[in-house]
Amino acid sequence: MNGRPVTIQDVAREAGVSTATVSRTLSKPSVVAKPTRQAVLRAVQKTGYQVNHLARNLRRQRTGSVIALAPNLANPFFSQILAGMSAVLSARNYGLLIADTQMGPDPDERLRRYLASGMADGLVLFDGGLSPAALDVPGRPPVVAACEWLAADLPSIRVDNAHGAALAVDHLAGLGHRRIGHVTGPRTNVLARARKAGWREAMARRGLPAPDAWLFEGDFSMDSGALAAERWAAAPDRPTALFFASDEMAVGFLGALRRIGAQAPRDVSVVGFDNIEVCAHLSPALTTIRQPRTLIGERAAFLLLELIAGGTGEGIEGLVEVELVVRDSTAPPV
Amino acid sequence: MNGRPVTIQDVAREAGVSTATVSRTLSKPSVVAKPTRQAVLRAVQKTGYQVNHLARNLRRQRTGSVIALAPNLANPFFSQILAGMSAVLSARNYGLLIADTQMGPDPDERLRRYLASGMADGLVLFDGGLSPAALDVPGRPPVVAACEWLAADLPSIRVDNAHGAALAVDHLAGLGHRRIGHVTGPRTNVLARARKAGWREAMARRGLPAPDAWLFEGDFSMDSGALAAERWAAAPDRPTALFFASDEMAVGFLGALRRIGAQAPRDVSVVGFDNIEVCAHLSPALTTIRQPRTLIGERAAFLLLELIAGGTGEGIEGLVEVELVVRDSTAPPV
DNA sequence: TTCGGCGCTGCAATCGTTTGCACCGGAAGC
DNA sequence: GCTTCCGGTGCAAACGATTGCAGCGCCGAA
Repeated sequence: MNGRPVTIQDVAREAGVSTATVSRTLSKPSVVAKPTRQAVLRAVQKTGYQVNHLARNLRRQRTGSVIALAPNLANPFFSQILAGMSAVLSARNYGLLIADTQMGPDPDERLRRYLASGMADGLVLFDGGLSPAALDVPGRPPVVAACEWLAADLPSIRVDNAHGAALAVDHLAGLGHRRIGHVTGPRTNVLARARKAGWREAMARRGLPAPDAWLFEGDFSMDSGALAAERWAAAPDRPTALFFASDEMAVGFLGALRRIGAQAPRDVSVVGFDNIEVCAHLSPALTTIRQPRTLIGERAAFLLLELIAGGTGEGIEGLVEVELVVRDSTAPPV
Repeated sequence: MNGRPVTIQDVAREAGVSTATVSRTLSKPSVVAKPTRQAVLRAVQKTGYQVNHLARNLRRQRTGSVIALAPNLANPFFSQILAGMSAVLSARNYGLLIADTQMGPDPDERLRRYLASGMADGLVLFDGGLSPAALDVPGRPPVVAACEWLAADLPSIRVDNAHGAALAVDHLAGLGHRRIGHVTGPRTNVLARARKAGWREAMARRGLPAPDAWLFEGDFSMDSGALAAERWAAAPDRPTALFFASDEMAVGFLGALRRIGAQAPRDVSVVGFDNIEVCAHLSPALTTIRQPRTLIGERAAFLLLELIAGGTGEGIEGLVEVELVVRDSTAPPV
């Protein structure tokens, strides 16, 4: 009825007890006597009391929320990860704040500001392009890196990129390909680097050459994949198969390929990375390395909560497995 | 050096003034004398003081963040909208909390809880499937509906769905199609309904029949689009063109189409809705109705901030325009 | 009867800011 | 010289919860 929000005082008055008792009834019901507890609960019902999170958190010296810092929120790749995080966090009454690193002029500075601001109890970092120096903030909250990260000592949820690359190369080699190229992600990105290194390694392990001429530079985007198609078509000694550092690039590649009259897997076999939803619906459907994105989000959330609670995070497996999903974009070379 | 975070008291002591003066220096610099101001700023620098948002917000009786409530965070459609919101909000020092309506058992109840919890100063609602009754919370914060919404009196950012449908139909009819079908979104979704109604209306305006036989039910997902392909192929008297309530369904349709040996636009013209990124990279590239998603996010954020500030939101245009993007998936019927 | 212990409850300090109000000194007006 | 402002500052009360500590009543044991 009243415009003023109902406080713990109102409940206390209604129930005829002190605010302390109300507070305890709500947080540690076991310590308050049953009749009192019931009276308080009735008063809570009657008044429609909702705790004021700000006041509670101020007192408890925590914020009750965590930040997810992604390089580009518009990138659909993250939405599923965020969904996984959100599920875990909201079940534990934590809020999920999201922010974009790449908006202002200085991403590193933004990260530093978020860490220092005390706006959250912890932070999950998805941007593999930031400088580790930005983490050097005096009383900073726990940070989980949800991507391979230069600073190895940071608790992290990592995808086994090298293994993914090996799966791709082995699959293609198993089909009989010997000239397997790679389309890279952005040069500064740690994930992109790991996948490239994985490709190199897997090729070497198989005794296959991996010359720079079979390397096409991309930036994870569809457009860069389309560009790679033109460059691939124009190459003198072109690979019969390509491993892409991201599905999006592979998608762009496939589209551009068709437009120039070529076709996968007839003219070139294609393996992506991520298993984004569209893969299965393309034609040819895209063979790819599946990254369990929901799981990544969940793990990252668990790990962060563990760290916030003062744990070491030892109990949580940091490496998530990837797997090969074979579809129609790969076939033996003609 | 010290583990304890530095408070406004520390700054005051360092600068030799009262906390009140420090606070004023930081929020309303004009009211404090220049020398004092400088001394305070120097102390802030020296101590590395950061305001405690919790304390500030508790005192100011606001939370400094807003919630975006989406039906399914894993849906990439929202990520770009969120990016738009995030840009506007973070520029104004507001935080963006995100939450999923469809996770627990009772979505309406979740909405009600968020509204009552006082966790945010406002809320943007993206879920067209919730019940308006869930908004009936005593002292609830401002809510902006970022989708057409049953309760017409809610401030909202709307896309002109009917107009979008008309653009699609007119484009197809202009190419010479007379049998134009529609693949719908989920039956309970307001957006889906509006698009369907728009299709009906546009067909009627052109004097074209729009029998239920040309209507294929979907749920916005790629899978449902693929399913529509089978049903379309099996239909006795099938449309020569299809207007889809979402791009994702159109993508699924195109993939499945190829798999059954048919092809767009030769066998059927296809128009999607949304203009998701992949459209341009498919082959055939997908003709679609563009929804300016970043703009939607920005508008929603502006409107909400306006409402939070006590304004009426009159100044902000609630209807965002859509436009036809012609690509290769549409052509005259054979 | 006294006393220790225990289960429950209340008092009051505390979290870190903001802000209404009072105060103070100096300049200006009479 | 006495009031009247007025710019600038500090005091202290909020904001709404949590929680250490103390007190109270009651029960059982000595």
